[in-house]
Amino acid sequence: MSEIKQTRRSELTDALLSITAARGLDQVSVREVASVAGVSIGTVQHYFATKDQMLVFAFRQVVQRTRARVADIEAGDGPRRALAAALRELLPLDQARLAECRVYLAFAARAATSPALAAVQRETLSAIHAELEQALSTAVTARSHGPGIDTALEARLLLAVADGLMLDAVSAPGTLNPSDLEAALDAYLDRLLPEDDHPAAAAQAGSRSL
Amino acid sequence: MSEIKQTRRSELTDALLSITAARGLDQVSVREVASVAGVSIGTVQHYFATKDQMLVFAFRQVVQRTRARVADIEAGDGPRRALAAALRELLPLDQARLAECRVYLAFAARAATSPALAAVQRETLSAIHAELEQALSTAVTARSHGPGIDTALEARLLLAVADGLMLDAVSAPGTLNPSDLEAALDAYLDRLLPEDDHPAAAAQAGSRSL
Amino acid sequence: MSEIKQTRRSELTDALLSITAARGLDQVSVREVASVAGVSIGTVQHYFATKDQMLVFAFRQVVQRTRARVADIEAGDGPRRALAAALRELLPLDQARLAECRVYLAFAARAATSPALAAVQRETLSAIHAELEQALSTAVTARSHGPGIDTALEARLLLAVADGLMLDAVSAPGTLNPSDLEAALDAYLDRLLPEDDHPAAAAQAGSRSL
Amino acid sequence: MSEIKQTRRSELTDALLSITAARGLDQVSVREVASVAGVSIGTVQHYFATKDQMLVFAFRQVVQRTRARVADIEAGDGPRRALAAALRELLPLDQARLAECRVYLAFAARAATSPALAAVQRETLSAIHAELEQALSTAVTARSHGPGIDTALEARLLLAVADGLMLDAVSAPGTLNPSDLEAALDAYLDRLLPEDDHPAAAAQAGSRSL
DNA sequence: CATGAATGAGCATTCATTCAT
DNA sequence: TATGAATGAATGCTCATTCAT
Repeated sequence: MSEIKQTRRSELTDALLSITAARGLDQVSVREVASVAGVSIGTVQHYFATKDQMLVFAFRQVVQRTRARVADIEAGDGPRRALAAALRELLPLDQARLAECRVYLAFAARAATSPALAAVQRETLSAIHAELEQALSTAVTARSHGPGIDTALEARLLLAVADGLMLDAVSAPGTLNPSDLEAALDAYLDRLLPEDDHPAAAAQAGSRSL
Repeated sequence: MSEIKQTRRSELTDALLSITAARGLDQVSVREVASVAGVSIGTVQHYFATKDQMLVFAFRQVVQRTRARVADIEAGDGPRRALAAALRELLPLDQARLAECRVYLAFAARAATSPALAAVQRETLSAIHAELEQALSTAVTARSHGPGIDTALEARLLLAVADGLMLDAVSAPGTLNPSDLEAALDAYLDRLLPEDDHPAAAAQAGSRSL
Repeated sequence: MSEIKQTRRSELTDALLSITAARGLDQVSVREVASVAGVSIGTVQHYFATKDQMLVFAFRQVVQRTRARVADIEAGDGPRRALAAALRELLPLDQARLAECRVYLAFAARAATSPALAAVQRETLSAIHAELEQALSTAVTARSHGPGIDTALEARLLLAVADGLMLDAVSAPGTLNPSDLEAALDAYLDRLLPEDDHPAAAAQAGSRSL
Repeated sequence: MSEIKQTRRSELTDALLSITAARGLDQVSVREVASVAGVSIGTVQHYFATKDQMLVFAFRQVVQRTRARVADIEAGDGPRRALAAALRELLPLDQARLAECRVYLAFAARAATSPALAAVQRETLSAIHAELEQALSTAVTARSHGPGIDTALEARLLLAVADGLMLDAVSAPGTLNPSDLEAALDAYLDRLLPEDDHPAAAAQAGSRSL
């Protein structure tokens, strides 16, 4: 596949994602993608044989973009902060991430009845789960006190908290603002991984098993 | 509005929900609802002037059914168990609840770009949040030891955990089975509200602030 | 047929005519007539078995109203003035007559492809033609000078002038105002039936055969 | 716009006009136009984005065809005969012109409640009025005797006579045959512009001011 | 006399897709 | 590589009409 072909595909995907973020996945049509991208319908179908292929490609792309940002997070401030930073990338804390979350939610919901999208979603969740588990493992061993945790289960809960906060915030716009989301996420992490340099958290954390 | 009219509406809504659970909200058309319900297109539109009205009605109905089951939970076994039972109603732990969750997720995702559905979703989340907050408050005071918790924030997290587990389970079918979900939920609740008669949990809970 | 039935029919017809005047005959539906008249659809169909019957009844009614106004014209000022007054009732010289003309034109146009309405239109034109012929005959013999005219042909032309001015004014709104229409009608009548007390017309008329 | 596209559009327009002439504008649907033209529904909508656009295009086309025939009239026989020939093109004197008149009347009536069609009708009437005024001016100066006439007003009346005869003939089929229409038109023109080589008319015309 | 449930055909329009160029 | 012609199924919705009450 040539580079130019990949470029064109990305342009088309951008159009698709902007429609999805603004008006929902239902409003995505080949016509509309072509119109927003400024090309003909035929051109869209030259790069994506079917609409389904285009959707799958776009889903992968949006997930990949988010994960690329997560991968860029510096671990310098410690595992606890790195984990928090990573999870914040999954929440609609600003306009850009809100758009991304709207797109992600739309695709995830459709995955419930689309085998092709479900496959992508399985890959995605599995990869994120593995990364969270690894991060948790690092964070716990860094502390080296108390009993170990069930990292698989805790990774699952961590992902659920992030996804759940995202779902509630995106599906009921106006009810959860960014600071609510950050506060909830921080409270959860504080309980799970008390930060030593966080006075209040440290005081509570002293008596905990984690 | 006559009773018979409400009955017919419920029948149509049942058809709509079964289509949504099986094939997704995208596959819901007036025609298809009519066909599944065994009536003519005209009849559907006699009861719901527009498709949007029908969707809003159906969304309310599915939410109401779930909440009715939650309301029926007996508080006899204590607040901790009642809370767990309530949250289990929100998870896809069997075929019936899986269908319901698929429907709920489809509507919640569409609420992101549908003002009418968003209004229902706001009402729903707000009501559930209030009930969780009340349940938490009851559970915490029942124990009467340790400092209080931020019930609003904890209710938000509790709902996020349930919604997030549901989202991950429904959007990536096959990756989370019912026992995984129950285990995750129990682990979360054990940490939040250690159950005195749960040996392992009690042991851990002894050293916690909650 | 009871009187109350006739009353109800007239109310429904009024609703139909107001819709036709405002939005055109295409926008007339049983639903809309019922809605404007403030009754149920079933009620409309109780008084008019089919939509076609309702249309025919309404067409007769609008024609009859116009002709009733024509019949009320006093002949006291002489045949020339009576004729002018009669023809003015056929032109859209004010809002009320404009509405009537819009309705009449809509029905007349539909008569081209509706046998039932065509029958009404034939009756109507035939009756008006006969009245115009009679009026012309009276006017001409009142003058008792010069050769006779072909009253049938002149009545046909007179009706054509009125109908044509109406058609042009109604179909191209804004191009012909009431004074344009009156001026055209007067000019035509002046040439056909010079009025003795109209100085300019009388001067011209002196050399004419009519 | 390519030539082939214009050709296709004309074919579709022909279908639309034949339906209108035969069964009325109400019976024109995209489906029916496609069926009569022998193409798919999608093809019709490929050439006309909306039904309204198709109607406006068709209205312009039917008017243009009539005016093209008028423009082809040879002025060799003198202005009086040219004017008569032009006006005869506006009357339903044979099957072809009857069809055209039925279409024209349908569109003109709909123009009363359709801004888009009203705009076309205003253009049309304005153009025809200007041509009639020019023709009258030529005819009158050719005679060079008697006082001038109000050409604007006379053009308006001339158009009204033609349109009125057309309306009466088309809306009440069977009441006015071609010879009636020609007789009425000739009588009107004879009075307005007596023809020198028309013995009877000349005799009458001798005492007239025009 | 009046209502409204129920029907099924019909509407304009949008759509994904195929194909020739 | 890109276009646009052509298709025909599907959409939400409006409609006139029938019928039971």
